[in-house]
Amino acid sequence: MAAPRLGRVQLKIMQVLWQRRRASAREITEAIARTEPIAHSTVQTLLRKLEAKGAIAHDVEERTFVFYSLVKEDNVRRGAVRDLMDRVFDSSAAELVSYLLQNERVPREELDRIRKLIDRQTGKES
Amino acid sequence: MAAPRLGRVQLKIMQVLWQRRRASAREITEAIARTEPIAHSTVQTLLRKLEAKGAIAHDVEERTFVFYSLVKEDNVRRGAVRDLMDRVFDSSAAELVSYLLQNERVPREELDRIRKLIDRQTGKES
DNA sequence: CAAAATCGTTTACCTTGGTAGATTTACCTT
DNA sequence: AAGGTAAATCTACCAAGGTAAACGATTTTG
Repeated sequence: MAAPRLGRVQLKIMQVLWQRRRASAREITEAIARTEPIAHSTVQTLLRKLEAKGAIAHDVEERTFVFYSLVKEDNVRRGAVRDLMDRVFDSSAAELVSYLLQNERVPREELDRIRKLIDRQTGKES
Repeated sequence: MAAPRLGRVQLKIMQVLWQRRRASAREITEAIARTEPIAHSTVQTLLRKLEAKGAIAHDVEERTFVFYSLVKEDNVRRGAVRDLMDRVFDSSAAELVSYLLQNERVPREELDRIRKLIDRQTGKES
């Protein structure tokens, strides 16, 4: 499944689905409600829209719908990142990385991990 | 000026303004039209909307409007990046950087530059 | 059994971004 | 003065995301 564009709350729903693999509308509402107020019917509406565009599907169990994702988290991430790069970083991943390192706080240990990643990619083993 | 949320074409307009500092609606239309078809009145509508939310302003010169940006490119970038991080990377800049290095092609020379950035930040001078 | 809770569906509204034609206004040219 | 031109404004849509109440069916519960 190619990555559809998802809104803020739609993404929250997907995250619940990615974490638990399967969940009823009620469970999703409760999960989201832990961090922000939301009406159950809003979640249901969004679930319908997500299903309409093929991002999720559902089975029926004990006459309630159990939803699951049809798209992989990584694909959605890729789409979102590409979108950002195209929009504001001239399609350059390097520029975005530079920006992040210079403007967003990245803990030191993470920096070490990142350096190892670079070393591996540039062939400087160990 | 805090960073307002901007759409795809609105961003294009802002980019023209950031590059040239000042531009008439006509100039903006022409700049954008070089890469994608767009009606002049669409640009004008968007300019009005951008002005309404305080992203730009205009002077009148020879009875045509000359627009200029009120927000800094960096602030808009920050907003967009934060947005992405919050939405799909659990608010972690480190995760986003890792993702980029592992999934998006970054040229080798850029990697070298990035490593220097990290070295500087972790105190390993030179 | 009647009332309450639960589910999914229907309907409706608002906002933002994008698209663009139609209209008005004012100037410049012939 | 008439006509063309260009600029700005007005008006109108559409789509997507979000918000949520109202409704109908059904099941659980007091």
